[in-house]
Amino acid sequence: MPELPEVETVRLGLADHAVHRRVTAVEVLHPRAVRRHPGGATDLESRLRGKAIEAARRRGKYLWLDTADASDDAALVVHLGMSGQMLISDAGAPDQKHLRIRATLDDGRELRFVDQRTFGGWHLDDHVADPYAAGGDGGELKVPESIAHIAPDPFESVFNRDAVAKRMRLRHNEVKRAILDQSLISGVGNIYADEALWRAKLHGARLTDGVPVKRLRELIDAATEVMAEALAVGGTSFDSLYVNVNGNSGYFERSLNAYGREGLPCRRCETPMVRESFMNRSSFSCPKCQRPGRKLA
DNA sequence: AATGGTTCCTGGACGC
DNA sequence: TGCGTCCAGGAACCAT
Repeated sequence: MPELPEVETVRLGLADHAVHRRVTAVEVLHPRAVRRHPGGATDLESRLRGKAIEAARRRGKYLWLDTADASDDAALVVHLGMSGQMLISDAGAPDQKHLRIRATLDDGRELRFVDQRTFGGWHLDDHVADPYAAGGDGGELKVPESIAHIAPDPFESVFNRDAVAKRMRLRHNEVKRAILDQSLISGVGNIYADEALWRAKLHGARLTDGVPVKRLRELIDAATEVMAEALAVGGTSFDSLYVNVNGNSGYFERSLNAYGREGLPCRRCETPMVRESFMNRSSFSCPKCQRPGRKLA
């Protein structure tokens, strides 16, 4: 499941292999892979064709390529969803089983979007001034209009941990819901949320307005640390030819302390970890280290 | 207005 | 062995 670290690995690969290339042809093989794009697959094919790729950017789990041609300078926005991959393939390489979109580049290679579960997709979008940019006068940074509601992630200079913790404290919902809310802090998905909660010794069902701001700051720091560690591993574990990624950065097998560990001993206190359903998702926690407290949702 | 629930999708794991 | 059922998850969308 691609979360921030995996998406950043993809971005780095795109910076190496797609930036400074020009798109010469686009073929959408599955219409569902073009999401949130007015005009749909046909329009994306025609508008993306001919555009030069100038930069690869990311905010949270969203990725976008700044592009330009004579008519406009749209962003190609990419979300990997559950199972999306961005691959650089040689021309003539066999189509991947779940190949959804093929963009041919001017070096003869192809940028391919492969996505088994079709939760991800591409769309073209105009840029707007980043609403989170410091100063507030529009400023340097621009983001695609459709993701203007996505908050900065912890690795951006505009990210303000203390402000996020305060905003979180003002909410009336569960801590896990808050750390997963991309309009509050972006980049964290279900897996790293459980890891962060375990590190911060917080139960995800605690209500934010019942948790001291200090503990919320610790939670944000824990999420940042977990993702930083995954970034350090993920950035080095892929064949550079592939802009790859599908979650299996090697980090998962070795380093997870909470996610997927139902029945296994807590790595701090040996108590068997438990699994609970939360927000229609699985949550893993230590019943001793992470007390839900009185205020269960 | 803010919060919570529903929905999209496919294939691997699992039970009988 | 084969078939059916459940489950995984991001985030837009809709309901309250």
